[in-house]
Amino acid sequence: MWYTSLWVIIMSEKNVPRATLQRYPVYLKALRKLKSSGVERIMSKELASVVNIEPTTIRRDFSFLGNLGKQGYGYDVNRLIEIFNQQLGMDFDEKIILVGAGNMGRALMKYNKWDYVVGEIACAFDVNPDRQGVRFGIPVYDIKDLDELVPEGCRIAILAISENIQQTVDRLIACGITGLVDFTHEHIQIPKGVVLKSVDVVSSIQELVFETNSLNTER
Amino acid sequence: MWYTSLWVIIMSEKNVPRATLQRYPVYLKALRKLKSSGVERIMSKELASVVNIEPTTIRRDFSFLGNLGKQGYGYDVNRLIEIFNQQLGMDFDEKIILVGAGNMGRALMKYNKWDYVVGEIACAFDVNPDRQGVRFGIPVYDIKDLDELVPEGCRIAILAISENIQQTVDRLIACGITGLVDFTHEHIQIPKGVVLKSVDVVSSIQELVFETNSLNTER
DNA sequence: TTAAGAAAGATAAAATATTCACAAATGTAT
DNA sequence: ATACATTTGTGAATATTTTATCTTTCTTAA
Repeated sequence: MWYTSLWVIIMSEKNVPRATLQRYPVYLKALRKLKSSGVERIMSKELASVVNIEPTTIRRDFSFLGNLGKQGYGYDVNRLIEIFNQQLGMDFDEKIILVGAGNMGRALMKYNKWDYVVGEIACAFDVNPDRQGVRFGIPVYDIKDLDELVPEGCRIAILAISENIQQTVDRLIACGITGLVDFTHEHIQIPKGVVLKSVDVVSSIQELVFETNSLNTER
Repeated sequence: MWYTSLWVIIMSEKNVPRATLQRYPVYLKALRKLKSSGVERIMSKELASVVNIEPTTIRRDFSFLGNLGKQGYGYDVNRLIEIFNQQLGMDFDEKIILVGAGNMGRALMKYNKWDYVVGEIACAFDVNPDRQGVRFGIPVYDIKDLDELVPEGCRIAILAISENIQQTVDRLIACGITGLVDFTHEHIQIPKGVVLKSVDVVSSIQELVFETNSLNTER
């Protein structure tokens, strides 16, 4: 696909800082919100006040993706969204698997805001037979068949189980998974080459308390 | 409480880097896992291989909390966990409110691994009368009564709603909330002094694809 | 009790990331 | 058509964070 190769070229030549990569989803979210409220054009300074990131940081972040703006004018919101969608994976069409169809898993399957993400949940897995079958249009298989039923070329798994966590992770990695979104509250060990994104409420609250308190004492 | 004031002293004097704050929950998780598998003593080098963080970074991170280790010996796992529990809020006993008792909200209420976190969900709120009442031992109130029913001294709210998001956030902040854990997929605007932690699957997957791809092209 | 080995803690150096400040480019008004 | 106001994009300067290296302290075993 055309965009995919363009992207690879941009990424490998310019070497985008990790910190920047982590801000891209923030920009995309904010831009979508702006668009929906009728904003068609935006300046880095304005956007800055929306996302709480310095204008110059924004401009530099954007610059890694090309000359997206126009001097004396700003950025075209639609164009930015288009670019970000491409860059952030719209055209990658990833097959994502969900491991664990309990409360959290179901919440994820039902949350139908997946229209602007990298790809879709292709299928899910669970140990519990009661949870197997088709849920919210997504087939839920027995986890023992994981190895056979992981879709061809699937790289990303969402982890929403509460038992045999490390063991399951090891199996997933053996199946070729290289990216994990982890909803678990436990520590997971991964080899080099695999990327883990933890979205743990507990850790988030801990960070929150920490930062809130530092803010209070420092300022 | 004694530890609380100690903490404030340490924090305000040494000015812990933000990056370090974000690693603390990672350490705590890993240490708990190590403890449960019988490890009583650990060296920075060993821990490094568990959490994928350089030993020297670990030592520096720990040093902000005092001289926790012993030269020539390492760190006592129990002691570390104790310190981290204190530092990460065990003794703060925060009252947390949950806003939104839908699929995600219920998943959060049911996940009963809250024993080692900062505090507990004191109560929840939802617009839908069907969801009100007591769920998993937690009272769920009508969201219109938010202003009256937010517990005294409550600073942290978990956001798991899908409508009227910004509006609700504004109300929460008016009620004195200074920390938000956000499960929403939308962009939220917050004033200075409020801390927002986004735990969005969509953004996580986007970051994941990005990082996975950079790894592939770079190395 | 003492010396050797080992690992933490501190300091210095390197790598990353952010911000400043200005040149180049564009739109807009006259 | 021209000049002015404005805002991007970027090289250079700062600030922050991480890593390497050295020093100190502690354990351990003879």
